Amino acid sequence: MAYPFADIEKKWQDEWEKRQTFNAENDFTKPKYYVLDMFPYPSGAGLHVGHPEGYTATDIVARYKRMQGYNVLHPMGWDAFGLPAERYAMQTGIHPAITTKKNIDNFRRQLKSLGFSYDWSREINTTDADYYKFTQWIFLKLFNSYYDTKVNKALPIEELQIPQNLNGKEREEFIASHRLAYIASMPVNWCAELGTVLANEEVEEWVGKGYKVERRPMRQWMLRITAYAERLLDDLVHVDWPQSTLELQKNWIGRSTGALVTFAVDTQHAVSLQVFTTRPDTLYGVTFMVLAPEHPLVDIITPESHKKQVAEYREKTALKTDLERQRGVQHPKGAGALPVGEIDVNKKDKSGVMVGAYAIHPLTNEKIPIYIADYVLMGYGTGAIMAVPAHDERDFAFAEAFGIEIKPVVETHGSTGSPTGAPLPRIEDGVAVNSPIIDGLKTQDAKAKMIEYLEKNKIGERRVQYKLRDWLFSRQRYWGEPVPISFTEDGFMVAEEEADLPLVLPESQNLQPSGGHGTSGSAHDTKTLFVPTGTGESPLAHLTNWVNFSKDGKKLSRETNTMPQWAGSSWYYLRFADPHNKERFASKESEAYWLKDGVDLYVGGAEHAVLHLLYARFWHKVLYDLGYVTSIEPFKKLVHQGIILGEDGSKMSKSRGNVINPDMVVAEYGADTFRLYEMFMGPLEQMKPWSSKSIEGIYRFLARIYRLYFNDGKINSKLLEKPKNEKAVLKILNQTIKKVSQDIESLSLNTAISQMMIFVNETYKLESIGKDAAEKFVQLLHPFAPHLSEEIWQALGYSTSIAKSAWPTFDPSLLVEDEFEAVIQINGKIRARQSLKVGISDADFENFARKIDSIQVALERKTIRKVIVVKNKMINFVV
RNA sequence: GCCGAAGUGGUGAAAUGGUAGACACGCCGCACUCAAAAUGCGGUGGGGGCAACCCCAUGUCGGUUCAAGUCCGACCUUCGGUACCA
Repeated sequence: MAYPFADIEKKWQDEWEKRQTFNAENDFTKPKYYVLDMFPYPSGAGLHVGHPEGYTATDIVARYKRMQGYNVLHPMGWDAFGLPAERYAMQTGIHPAITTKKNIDNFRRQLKSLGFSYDWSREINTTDADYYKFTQWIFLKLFNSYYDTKVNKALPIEELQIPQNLNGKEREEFIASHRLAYIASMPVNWCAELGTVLANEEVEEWVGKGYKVERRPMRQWMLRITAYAERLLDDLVHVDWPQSTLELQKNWIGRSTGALVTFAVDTQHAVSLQVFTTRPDTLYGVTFMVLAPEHPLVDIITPESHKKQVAEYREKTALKTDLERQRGVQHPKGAGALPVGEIDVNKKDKSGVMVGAYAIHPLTNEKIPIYIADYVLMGYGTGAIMAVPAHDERDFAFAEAFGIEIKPVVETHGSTGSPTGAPLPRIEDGVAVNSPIIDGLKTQDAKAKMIEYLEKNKIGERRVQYKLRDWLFSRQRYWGEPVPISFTEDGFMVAEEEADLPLVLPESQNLQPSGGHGTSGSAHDTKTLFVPTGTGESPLAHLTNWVNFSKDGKKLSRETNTMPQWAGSSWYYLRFADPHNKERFASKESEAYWLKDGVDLYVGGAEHAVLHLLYARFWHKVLYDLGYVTSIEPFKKLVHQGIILGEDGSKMSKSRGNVINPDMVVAEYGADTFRLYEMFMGPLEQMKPWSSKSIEGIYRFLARIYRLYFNDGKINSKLLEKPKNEKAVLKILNQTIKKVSQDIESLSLNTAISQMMIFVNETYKLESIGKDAAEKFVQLLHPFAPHLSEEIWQALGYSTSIAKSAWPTFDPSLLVEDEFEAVIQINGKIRARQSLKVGISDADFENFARKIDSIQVALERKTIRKVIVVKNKMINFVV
């Protein structure tokens, strides 16, 4: 008989909702456990099977911890700002708020149908004004703070030391240039069709979908995340995260140590050139200098004779996209572009031109030619390099192409101690040669000595450089948080008063960006509301009544860019601590309680390994510096669930037709089966394919449990009778309690389920296990299959929820066996097995083993050199 | 190229350095049934033997150890990330 999952699940979902079973308590004296899912973007497609994977794992942990007596915070919310809803609005004319609400309702329904024990009273939505009031508040905190490098933390902007001699405008500019939120003209990824700027990491996604993205300098809000580079890197030692994610963050931050070296430039202008190098020990090997084409010094140092070719080269570079630039489409000898996918740094074609000026080598006073080349990026270091072709493959390739001298200054030595004469470029460490100051020193020592020399002679200094760039924080969109800043007519910035927040996103039916400068009604827009103007502003710019206003007799106009989707998700975990607080993002007490040591367990996709997690850590640290949060890191333990593939082993996609819809699975097998199956598929972190056969097996397992406990809809009294073999029951029960508890702690949920299967198989054989064991097993099952376990619990006579019962504990003394199967090995090969009493002495074990016929025979005429006994396990004769 | 993770039956997968393949899917058999489904019970890595048993087997090749899927070295493959970052 099939078990009536549909009735059971509906019944208990209604019950939980009615009783508000899973609301976190406001008792701050209990030990807390905060287990969080990465909240979803509520897309129109609804939940896919990947969502419930992580959500089930956290739900199991949440229910387990509650039963262990923890006050558990397990909330859910919606990351609901974002481009898809806005694009849908542009196509259909339906306001994003309406689409978003509809999608959220659908997501909520789906999540509830899976029986997750969220505290729905704490549900949040990033698009609610009550929520984004505090997103804006945090933005103002960033705007009104600066990073003080002396105390190494953010401080209120009022504490910034401002030079006395600055007048009003200069003073404002000085302050503005120190704020953690600032405006800069940045070359950005501009997509005309979308009418917006994209983050670097978003470019590929949209290019892949057929959109054109170009580089364009535009006025943008930036957040000074680079000020936190060092702490974002160093504090990774405090978190319990997957190794791969730690590495990704480290690489993204990209710390490297080296030196800043100053080269004088040999022109009539008194200018000098600063370069960053990680190899100061190769300073004597410098044979040319390279500036990024955009480097501001180029204008000053280029003599009239070279102006034309420099201008031409700069123009060519500006037209190249980043991708083209990285792939080296041009070659001085006229070779064409390399096909994508065959890029090799060594062979990457190098282009560039001489600027006609020379630098002076700070140690040898030699004249060194200066080039501009697009392989040097303005955005990293100083935008200029000292080129050492003998020991850098890029400089080597450039020198070869341009016929520049190559001067080896590092020698590598083989095991014999003689020079290996390794081919150039020689990247690896070695010993300095042809370098008077440091000759004979190993690379590491040579670097140190050189830096020391540079500092003493004021021609350079030690320097730590990061790859991390500041966070481009503005988007030319409607459906995002308005930036709470206005501008006076003479260009001063005026921040919204905190008391006046939220700055509400105005109603608008006109969502067409004012910036789309491409053709109207492009391939992607079926419904164009008006012809764009091409200014690159957000749709908010059209709402002149909202943009222009007066305050204290001053005419002001609002910022029309909105915040990126990352904004709302960078602090939502804090809001869950106190989601209805109107005065503060969360009360001091609730923050200190729920966020003590951060979120205890955070589960979500590895695709957020860098950006979301880095941005959230950054905001958290700013709030920490300003005294608003008590922990230095937001997420203590992090786990990524693996991707669930389609049945054919490839990624689920509509086009492949291999998408599994959770609603269908729940309808066919029920939520408990769905939950259990997703956990049984394999290790949580691992990528794994869906199998419609295997889910049948899980369904059978639950049906088997149902039949074990129920007989014609009534409790199976035979099961609850006193067992014939009480010892066997206690043993398997205690084993199961131990294994399931340990496995939940380590998130090995697949093996926890295996153990429960073993228990059920055993119980079928035993027929009766007694009421106590029957109850305890259902409790173990509860985090995994909450509906069925509630149903059984009620049938066992309880009127309170099993979720509120106390997690069973095991008695280690009942796990001790009296006998074990002894393994007898000769030279590590198994020759016999025998059942023996636990606790047998090593000597008795050996004597016993020697008497076994096959062993006796095998040991005849052999010298026993050694006998190894592993207590209560095995013996090994070495002959 | 660089960084990271992983390679175990027909399949998903288990294994504190100590009996490789738990648990499940699939398959085979038995019981129930007129029959089937469902259910219950049993078998199932490969090769050999009537049998007790024996040999082989955790990507490849070496090493450490009484003992290696597990530790070390080199290599191969797959997946994820990243890529002119000086």
